[in-house]
Amino acid sequence: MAQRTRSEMIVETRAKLMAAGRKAFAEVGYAEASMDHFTSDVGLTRGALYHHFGDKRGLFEAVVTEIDAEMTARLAIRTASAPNAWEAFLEQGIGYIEMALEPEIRRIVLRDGPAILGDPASWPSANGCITAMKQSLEGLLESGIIADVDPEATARMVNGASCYAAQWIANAEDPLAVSKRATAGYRRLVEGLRRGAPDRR
Amino acid sequence: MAQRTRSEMIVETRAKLMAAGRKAFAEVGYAEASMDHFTSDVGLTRGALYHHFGDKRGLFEAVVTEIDAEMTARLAIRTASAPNAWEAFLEQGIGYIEMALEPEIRRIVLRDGPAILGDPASWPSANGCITAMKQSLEGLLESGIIADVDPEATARMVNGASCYAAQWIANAEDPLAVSKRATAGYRRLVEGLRRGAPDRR
DNA sequence: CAATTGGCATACGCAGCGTATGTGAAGAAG
DNA sequence: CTTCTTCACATACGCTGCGTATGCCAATTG
Repeated sequence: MAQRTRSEMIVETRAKLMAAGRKAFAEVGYAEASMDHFTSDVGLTRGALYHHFGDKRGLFEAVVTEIDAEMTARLAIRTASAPNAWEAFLEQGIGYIEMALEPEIRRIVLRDGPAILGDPASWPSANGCITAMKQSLEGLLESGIIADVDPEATARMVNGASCYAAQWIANAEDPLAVSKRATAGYRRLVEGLRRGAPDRR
Repeated sequence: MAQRTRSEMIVETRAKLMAAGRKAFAEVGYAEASMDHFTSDVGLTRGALYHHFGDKRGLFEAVVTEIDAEMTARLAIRTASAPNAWEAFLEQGIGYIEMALEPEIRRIVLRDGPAILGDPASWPSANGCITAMKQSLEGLLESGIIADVDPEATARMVNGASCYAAQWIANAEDPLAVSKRATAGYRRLVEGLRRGAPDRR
């Protein structure tokens, strides 16, 4: 019943290690996650981990890359159904805020990630979300919906705003209420970028 | 010549420990900073550290609080000389970006801080910069310079934007050039909050 | 001049990481 | 089928670094 070929076994152990690490990193954080513990949870030892990922950080990096790819994919789906480019751009930011509410993403990608791997924008996974947002902005520029905007600078800052908004929501006593304030505030902030934005007299 | 009274000795050792920890945290990061090493650098042992700060995290927290207070004070001075409330608000954000370029601040406050202590806005030091920015926004609201803005939500998001902008600058090949793009982008982003902002057709 | 407090050092145990080495099974070669 | 080789993974060891328990001595107090 079990896999037969060697290569299948290998991808299976890699997957097991990733899953175990991902779970441990999400639940207790990078520093508190003991390699001995979470590898034995899936019937392996640190030997396997060192063989496949080099060290703890290597596994962490792989996990972050995986999650990042999932986030990018989810955002792509979400924005695809937006009525127009501007709404898609809004959805991108709000979607990011909402995803950042998931404990796993907050802990691994937003909290420990930058401390362990450094600046998110220079991760090996290139942080798909920032890239996607930059592309959105470039599209909006070309079609004249926004003007005088530096796409990369704005993408990074808007991304930062989303992360901090998410942190705020996640630590709030009433996450739902705060979430509404955050998304409203986000819309208001970003609306200012748009040409012919609703004038506030 | 040395201090005589006991209480003077105590504040001196506290200061020594803070300075040594601050230096180590800034240079090699929290995780890599060995308590044995940096305490012996100032002629003390971990015994003193545990006595005064409880544990490594306790010292780190004290260091973060200290730096945060310095940052808040620096920003206060900077904004005080602004011609008007709006420019003061702009200065606040740009000043934050610039401070975030200093390696010590980036490493301790922006990078390791959130990972070790959690959400910056809920730190014991209450993150003076966010609070100050929130107050600025409240002032702008009252004087009618901005409208329809949630001060807390906006303060947090703008703060996040500043941090990410700073990260971008710090990791760039040409920090000076990127710094200009970042501050310009920041102005552009925040300008959208202002009532009667320059219309972009 | 005792007595006591407490600031700080010393000593010990333990957990967790990294490396060096071992092992057994899958695939290749004849 | 047999033998050899490879390599995925386990085992074993040493080291570093944290936390705690304990000890010591100078400064304070009466």
